[in-house]
Amino acid sequence: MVNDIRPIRATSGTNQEGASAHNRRVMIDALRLNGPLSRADLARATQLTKQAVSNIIDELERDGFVVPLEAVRKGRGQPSTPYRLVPEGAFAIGLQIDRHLTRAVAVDLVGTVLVRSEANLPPDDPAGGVRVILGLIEGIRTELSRISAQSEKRLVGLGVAMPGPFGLAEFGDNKWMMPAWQKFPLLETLAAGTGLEVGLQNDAAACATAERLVGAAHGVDHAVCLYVGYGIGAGLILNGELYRGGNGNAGEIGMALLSPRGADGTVLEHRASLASLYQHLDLDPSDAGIYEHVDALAMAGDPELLAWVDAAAQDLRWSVQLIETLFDPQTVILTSGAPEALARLILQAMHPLLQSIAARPDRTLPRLQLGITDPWSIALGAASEPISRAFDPRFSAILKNRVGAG
Amino acid sequence: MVNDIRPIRATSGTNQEGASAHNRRVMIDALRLNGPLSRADLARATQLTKQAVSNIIDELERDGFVVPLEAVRKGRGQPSTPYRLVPEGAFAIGLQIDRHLTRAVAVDLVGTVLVRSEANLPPDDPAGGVRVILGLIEGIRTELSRISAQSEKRLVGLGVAMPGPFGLAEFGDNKWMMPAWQKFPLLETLAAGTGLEVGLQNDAAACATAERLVGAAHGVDHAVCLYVGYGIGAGLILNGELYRGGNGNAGEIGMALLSPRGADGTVLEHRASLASLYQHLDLDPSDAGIYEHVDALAMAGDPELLAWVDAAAQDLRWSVQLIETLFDPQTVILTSGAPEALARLILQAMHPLLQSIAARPDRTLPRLQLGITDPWSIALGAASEPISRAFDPRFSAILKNRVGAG
DNA sequence: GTAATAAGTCAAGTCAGTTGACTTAATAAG
DNA sequence: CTTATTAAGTCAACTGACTTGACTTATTAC
Repeated sequence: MVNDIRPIRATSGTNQEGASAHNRRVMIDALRLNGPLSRADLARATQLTKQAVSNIIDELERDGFVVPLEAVRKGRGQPSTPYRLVPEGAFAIGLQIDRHLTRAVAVDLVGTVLVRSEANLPPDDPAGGVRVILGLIEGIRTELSRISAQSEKRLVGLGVAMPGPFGLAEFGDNKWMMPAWQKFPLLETLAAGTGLEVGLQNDAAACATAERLVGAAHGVDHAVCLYVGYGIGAGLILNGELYRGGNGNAGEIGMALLSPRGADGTVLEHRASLASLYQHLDLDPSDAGIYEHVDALAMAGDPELLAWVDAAAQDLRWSVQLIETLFDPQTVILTSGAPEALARLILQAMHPLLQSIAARPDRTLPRLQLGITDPWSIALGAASEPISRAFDPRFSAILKNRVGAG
Repeated sequence: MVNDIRPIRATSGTNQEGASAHNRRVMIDALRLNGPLSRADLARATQLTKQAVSNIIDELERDGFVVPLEAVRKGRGQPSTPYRLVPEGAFAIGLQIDRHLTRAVAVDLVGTVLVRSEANLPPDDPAGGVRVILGLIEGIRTELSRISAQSEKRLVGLGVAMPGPFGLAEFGDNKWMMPAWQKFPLLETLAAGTGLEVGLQNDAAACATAERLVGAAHGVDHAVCLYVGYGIGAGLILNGELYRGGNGNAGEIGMALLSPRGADGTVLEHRASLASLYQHLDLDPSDAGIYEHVDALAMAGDPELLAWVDAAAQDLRWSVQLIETLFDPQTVILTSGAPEALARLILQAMHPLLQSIAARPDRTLPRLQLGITDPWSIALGAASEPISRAFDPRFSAILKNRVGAG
């Protein structure tokens, strides 16, 4: 008789609590974006009443997220008391899992990296790898608690970044992916092992998250981060939030076919990733000194390397045009796992950019700019994810089903 | 002394009113998505309390958006009283502006087209065109008020769809765009002339909006609508909302370069749009009978047409792979300004699809499906936009700056 | 010195969702 | 047939977060 076990689908409702949570996020976001602001400033900016802001700020101060600065006189009227974010208000740990090594960092509320450490990973052995990782995280937490006594209490989560895409049926033997790791119940194991909420992003998404928190996408609501690493991906900031797609695999531009007619199936990643550079230069990617080696070649202007740069830049220029055409971002940010010298060569070689709808008369941001070039940027992005999840204003944070705010 | 005229940027805050507005939208959305539901059902689905839902439903009934149905007995316990949406609860007008003609429709709350009418547009004469359009809308409103006495009071807005992209510096003489119209202050003129709130979308976005309200994307939160018309575009449903990009031009896939190395600048639109078909068949696009003519050719299996279909399908297959790779949607919907027979031929010719990250073991929706094939679908999509803006749950509807909820 | 201006507080008010007990109406079980 | 169980829905008091409008405080401009 009870034959309607069809699940009813609906957006979650909300209540005062949801509104209040949102308003707290809005305050923190405004302070992050504009620097110290007075209660009156915040009231104007957020369209709330002075009184509402006052109550929220009181509460945030009590909770240790903001502190008042010296009152400033700026004309007629009572001087205002600006508030600023307290970096020690929250911490997060970020974890980068790569093919041969893993890096972990701890960041604070404003995205400053406080602790970093790395370790080698046993190849194709997730179980052993997780032991290494848990040790790494344990060490990070110990050091962190030396920096701030409150750190454990204020740890909002663990962000993980690793190469995507995730959850596919295997097709071909795709060396870009890490098959053994894809099958391992990584998030559950890490959550159990650390007691923290765990989030997952691919490398490019992590870069975008980092750029959004502390980099070129800070305060930019529509930005795409083109990540050139061992693989190639695009991290999408759409409407001020990282976009993940239906299955968390949005932005896998490295797998874009270079041409409809070139039926050979050549994709961007085959031609413009660091993997292709290593192949071109006949280098071993698992070699520990490869970063410095490539750095030296780039600084020296090695002709073989420059030849690859020129060829890759052609494809990357195309991919920027594609990104602009499909996403219409305010800016495209080039990030890379490569040494800064090489990244700059690539950026240079990509100019002039191809004509696209991004060539508007009213531009304020550059069409293409260099993002964070630091081998730790992915780990930073991983750590930025829990911070963003906990403190950035977002639709899902207002709703009642406050679970796993994907 | 007052040198800080730097604008403070912040997300808007919210209050009970915002929460309440959201909850009303959530109720309407749930009824739209699931069909009639009881208050208890709604409470479970939205995570609100029975009492809260009861109050909201009372109010919605008083306002004429929902009505109770017969109580139904479904097991032990008091029978439940399902509520359903009242189609006459709201109306919207949609306007399609094309190169040679304009179409206007009126729809109701559930997306049913009630009135339709079309007219020719004087070429390259926006001022004259607007007079035609205002006459058309006037006629629609008169007919609409004959259908429902409340129609004027319940008219939530005017949606406009026209070929994009919008707001560019001119580059080249792009015949796909409508230069004279781009410069004309269309929205302002229409707003003044009709007294309605006016929204703008490009053709592909309109198709996506229609698919979301009443088509294949109904209830799907991540879908991309590939629109093959005189031009080619992609309408993006991301996180359940139409995505517009930084400048309202996201999804202009017709301008995607087919290859990085093919430096000739060939873009998708040159090869797979109806414009290219007309060129291939040596037809005049401004010919009034062209739709029926092409329909007949498609039905008859004309070899010239089939040759174009095969060639175009190759590029379109590539574009689907591209869309899947970059957006990771749950499904791709093929829509077209073309006759259904032709659309089906194209769909057929696009199979088998190219390998992509969309080939997942856990798929529930088809990778590619046919959407609404009806020459009026763009006008329907245009009309769907105000309905969606007024009634769909969305972040911007919760915030306090309830102005021009882009 | 007084007026003007702006930051910020006080205290009461309001509104929408919450809580928990209660009523109503049906089926299942003995 | 009676009673227990289950579920929908209402009643009425409660709560919490933002709003309102008057007020205080501190500074500059005239």
